[in-house]
Amino acid sequence: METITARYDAKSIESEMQQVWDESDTYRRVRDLRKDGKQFFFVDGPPYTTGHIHLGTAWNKIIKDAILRYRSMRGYHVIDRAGWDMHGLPIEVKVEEKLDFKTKKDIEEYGIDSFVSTCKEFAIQNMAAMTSQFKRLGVWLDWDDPYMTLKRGYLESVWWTLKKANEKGLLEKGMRVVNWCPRCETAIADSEVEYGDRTDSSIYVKFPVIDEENTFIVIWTTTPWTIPANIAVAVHPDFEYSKVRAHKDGKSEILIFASDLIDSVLRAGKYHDYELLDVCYGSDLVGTQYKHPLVDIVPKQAEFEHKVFPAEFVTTENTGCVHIAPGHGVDDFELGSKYGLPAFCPVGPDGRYTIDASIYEGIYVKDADKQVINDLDERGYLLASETIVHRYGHCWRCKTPIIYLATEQWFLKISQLKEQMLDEIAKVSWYPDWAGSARFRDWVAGARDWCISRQRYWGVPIPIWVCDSCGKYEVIGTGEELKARSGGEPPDLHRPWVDEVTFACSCGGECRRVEDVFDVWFDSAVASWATLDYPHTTDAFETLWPPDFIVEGHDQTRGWFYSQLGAGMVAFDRIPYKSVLVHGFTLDESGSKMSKSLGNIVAPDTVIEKFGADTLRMYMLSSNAPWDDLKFNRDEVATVHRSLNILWNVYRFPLPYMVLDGFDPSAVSFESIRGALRQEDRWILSRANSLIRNVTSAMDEYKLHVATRAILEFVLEDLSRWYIQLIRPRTWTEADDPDKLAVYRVLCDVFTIITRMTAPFMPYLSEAIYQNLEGEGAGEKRESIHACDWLAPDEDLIDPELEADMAEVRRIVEAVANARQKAKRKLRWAVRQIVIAPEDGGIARAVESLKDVLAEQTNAQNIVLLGVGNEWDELGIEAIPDMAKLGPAFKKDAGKVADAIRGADARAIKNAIGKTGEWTCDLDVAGSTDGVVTITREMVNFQSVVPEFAADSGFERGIVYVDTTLTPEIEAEGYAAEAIRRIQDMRKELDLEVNDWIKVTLGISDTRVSDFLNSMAGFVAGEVRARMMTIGDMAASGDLVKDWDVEGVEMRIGVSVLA
RNA sequence: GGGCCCAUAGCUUAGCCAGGUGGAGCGCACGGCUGAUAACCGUGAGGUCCUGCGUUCGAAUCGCAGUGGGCCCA
Repeated sequence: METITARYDAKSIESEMQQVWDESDTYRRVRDLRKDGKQFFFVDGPPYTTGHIHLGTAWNKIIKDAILRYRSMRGYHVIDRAGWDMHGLPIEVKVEEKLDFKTKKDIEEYGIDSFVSTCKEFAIQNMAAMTSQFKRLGVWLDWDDPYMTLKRGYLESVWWTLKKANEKGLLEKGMRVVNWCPRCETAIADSEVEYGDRTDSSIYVKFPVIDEENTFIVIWTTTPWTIPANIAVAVHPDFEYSKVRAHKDGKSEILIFASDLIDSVLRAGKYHDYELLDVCYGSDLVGTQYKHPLVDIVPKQAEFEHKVFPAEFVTTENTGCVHIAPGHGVDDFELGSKYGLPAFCPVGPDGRYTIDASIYEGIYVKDADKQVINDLDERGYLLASETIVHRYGHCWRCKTPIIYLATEQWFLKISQLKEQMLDEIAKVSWYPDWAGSARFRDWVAGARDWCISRQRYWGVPIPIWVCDSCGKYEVIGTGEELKARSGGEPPDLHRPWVDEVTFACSCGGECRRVEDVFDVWFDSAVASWATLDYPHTTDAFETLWPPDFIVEGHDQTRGWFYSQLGAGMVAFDRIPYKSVLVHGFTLDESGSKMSKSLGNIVAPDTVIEKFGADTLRMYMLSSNAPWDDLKFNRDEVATVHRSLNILWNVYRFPLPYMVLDGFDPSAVSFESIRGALRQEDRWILSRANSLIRNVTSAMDEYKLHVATRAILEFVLEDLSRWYIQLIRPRTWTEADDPDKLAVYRVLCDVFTIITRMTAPFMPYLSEAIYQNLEGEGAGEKRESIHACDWLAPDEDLIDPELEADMAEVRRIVEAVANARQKAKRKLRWAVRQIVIAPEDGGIARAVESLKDVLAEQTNAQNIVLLGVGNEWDELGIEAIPDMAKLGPAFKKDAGKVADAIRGADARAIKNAIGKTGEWTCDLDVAGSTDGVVTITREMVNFQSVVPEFAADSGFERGIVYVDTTLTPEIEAEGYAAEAIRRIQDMRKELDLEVNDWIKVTLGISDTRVSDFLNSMAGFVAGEVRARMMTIGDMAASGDLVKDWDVEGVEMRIGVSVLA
């Protein structure tokens, strides 16, 4: 046991503890210690290797760490491999930026092998950087052997899963409309689309009806570039549509669109008048043929028939007639499939028109809007053209506006598993419940087939080999299998090496791999078995899978929770996790999300630099429920830091005494001091054991905020503000008495509890305290606090009655402080007595049981406890006339009557009314009878008056009176205390050691005070360690001389050090 | 436009499930302590409990509608 630094220096504690952990490989040894415990299989949701952690990822890992440390202390064998998500477009985009690439062509020219190698290198570098950031947060995961999606074994788990899907008939190749990023030239998942505002054209187009002269169907679109691909128009069969003759500039034409929209459409087209010619249902319009408006410049369109079809998805917005381009829209494509329409798609993967679009060939579609609008206008088919600001999808990585393209992709048909998936969700424990029962459920209910193919380079290659002659395909499950099938094995299963492997088809043709790689979400989807190296080895899988627990943010509803569910169904027909804690998002102080563009990002490192990791952890865990969003607030972090500093001070306070006394915790048993325990000792032990109970039950429900707040509250309220104050005098005694040993023992026991309770949350500080307090000698010392067992509360030490009594006494002490302030009598001056008027018997019990504590903390010479309902007999009484009652009775003389009441003896009035119901006095005024007025009960109210020499203050269950009458004894002690405090102050100013001796001269002209001080001279000298002390009306001298004003009395004090 | 979550003092929040006088901490003001001292403690001021409607003897709490914020989707 050693004394420690004055200030809580998180930085040096944390680096020191980290070093110890590193050197002794503490993490591994702690996990080994628990290896026979019940298994707790946790799967780390793999962060993407971007290179830096942000506050959200920090929070995520801090939550994980706190829970896993707790579980480990509870005796569980925790399996906690860290994971990394290392493939995919985000890294490709970063590398492209670095190499200044613009298109896929640049990559192909650079060489796929070099490009992929660069991506790999980049991902590994980032992983290393992030690992050290997480470690600094104090996060214990298996960092030395993380699962990495780019490793061969992992990659093969992905392959195996796809093979499984194929065996179950869940793999499908199909033409679908997908979200397409024209820059990245790949399909992207729904979950990779980011919505943001964008200004686009908004046009109304007239499609000429065949065989009906001057008649047009009016459609509306925000993507003019899709008009060249128009194949049909959709109307709602049940809506009413109108045929109107509309007039403009002396001309007229016949327009068809939804009846409800006549006003808005005609206004948009600037028509000044119209006649209604006909109304019909949408179903009546079905089959109407029209001419494609640009057929003259897009000759390919002449090959198609253009007709009206019914569709339920049509709404009464814009025109009620929807332009259908099956090659460019999801609904369009589905309608097309239903009615056998061609998915005409004259746009290439680069977002430029192909030859099919004739004159538009080579133009980037988003740039073509204007030209299409012009071409429509020239032909007289443009009804109106405006602009609109609307939400539009963008590629989440490169921010390019996405387009919809009908392409051939690979799908997992999970929409057909929807019902089973919903059943599976219900089997999982969700914290909080709504995350599963409402949110995830809704998301899964809308599940669509999962497009797993991407036309990119850095990812798990899709292990499908297609025969170039018969078209049959084969799914390969492992590298071994590939070797067996082809006779060769590439050095790396990534692209481009794997692409070179071909093998013969049974038909005699040659099988080549499809060029696609997996959607990166599929990588992490298999994490729960890939991390167990399944299917290569099966032992771990059989004993551990499925995982007991995962924790991620609520954005993962559509992400990892979902992708794992899908993959789990495909591979094992079940959801691959048993319980889930869902956490919130980190927002800035004003509640906006943190983003680079807003410049409100908070880097965890900067917070750690200033306050330390334990403070950041404690802040993030205590400020919110995990599932609520966390508004990051720097001031609050500082507040938590201060709380930790108080913990530090509380821990530091007794150390010098213990060290000085050579106190050895292991040599003083609890039993040996049991008899010496005071009430306050029993109380703090009760509180500490109650704390264990509360923290444990909070942790078992993942209420980390409740657990951490309870700890902070205990440290601040119970320990620092109360217990330490109560025991201070006991630690100063120099004798080796049991009273002091009891305090030492109790403090050690309390700290045994505190270190265990705080270990999951403040791993560094708890370790530092543990190593010092329970270092050498302590019987069952473990190498680390994190190797210690969690504690069960000692129920025998919990005394709810005592806890309640102490709470009551604290309230009384506070009330006394309040009353003292009213009376301007500071705590240093004793009071003759405090009088407690309780409202119930409970107070009496508390006061009786804790009288010493109460007397000491209030600095009262005597405590008087009144009976319930009794008044203090020193209270005066005041009669207050009720003018509302006196007025009607005495009219204009009511004022005189009131004065008479005020002037009379209030107690006499009260007694009289108490006896006879009235009080009379001689006063000849209106309303009097023979010069006597009669005052009845309702005319006067009575109020207690606190005597001059006292002050009162109410508390919840009573009133306390403080009698501040000065006695010579009190004054003498008071002045002595004043003098002592000032001399101590000067000692400090002189920078004296605690055991230095001094000489004091105290010059004072006030003979009364001087006499008081002289009567206490011995006491004062003892307190300030003075060998010589003179007090009187003389000049003070010494190494330091200062003038003081003590309660209006001037003193000049001189202090000199004695050699 | 839809689903889920959130809204209480200047700030961060407890209370809400099981309706009955709204509690803390920070900050602020004033004061105290002075062998935890560049620490610590007390007192005080500060609240349309987001808005409106409803249920009820009674609503921060329950219901409905709206507003604002967050996540996810369309």
